[in-house]
Amino acid sequence: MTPTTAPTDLNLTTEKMEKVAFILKTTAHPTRIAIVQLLSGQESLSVTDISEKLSVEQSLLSHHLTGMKLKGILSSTRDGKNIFYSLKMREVVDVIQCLASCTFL
Amino acid sequence: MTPTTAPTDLNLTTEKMEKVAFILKTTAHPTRIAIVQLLSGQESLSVTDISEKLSVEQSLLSHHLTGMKLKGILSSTRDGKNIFYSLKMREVVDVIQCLASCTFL
DNA sequence: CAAATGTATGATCATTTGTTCATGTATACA
DNA sequence: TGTATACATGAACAAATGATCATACATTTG
Repeated sequence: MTPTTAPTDLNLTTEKMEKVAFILKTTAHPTRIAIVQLLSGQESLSVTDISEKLSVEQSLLSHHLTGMKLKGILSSTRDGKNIFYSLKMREVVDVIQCLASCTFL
Repeated sequence: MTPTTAPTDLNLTTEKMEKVAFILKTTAHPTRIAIVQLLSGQESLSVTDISEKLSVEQSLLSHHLTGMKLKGILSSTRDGKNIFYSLKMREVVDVIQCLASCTFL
């Protein structure tokens, strides 16, 4: 009576599919992937740090960061004038890693 | 002199980030995730099969399928009047699986 | 408290994506 | 050969997303 589904089989409810889509959408942008990559190697970075390392203009970056935080991917804390962002949902690193390791990409 | 990066560290070129973003974007939609889920359990399915199982109208589904095929996620072969789609880039199953297993979703 | 620095926000516009509808094309079958 | 079935395609439009700019807010420092 054990289900004989292959290990890669998926069995998601509609709600879960929507949530997964939501996270994927939030991640699916080169700049945002770059942000995740940066933060995967550092505990946290200020907006200025990220802006400089990625050469992305402050305002645009802020929009990306705010969105990613809203959607639960990042978190932030203020320290003086700076706001430090860090990776909250580390699973997205694995997701990106997984795709990035595809030989055909 | 060995780099002391953690196992989850990412190190992608700009080009690779764009490709990953491209695939993520192509996957990031509830209907498309449902398609992947369906095809993760079946070798292949006709458009009508998928349309009925997902209750998605033919034309809209076709647009999704065509796009996913164009972007390399699906493949298709004709058999008589039917066209059978199957999963070409199976990695997307792992990607979805990974996120779906997040307890907080 | 004024000026400087770091970051967020809101309006606006361009682009992309999602949906629908009408129609086109391919195959099978009477 | 004509009709039905299965699927694709293209136009048109709505909605979501991305980028830019101007400006607002918070904190530190003089």
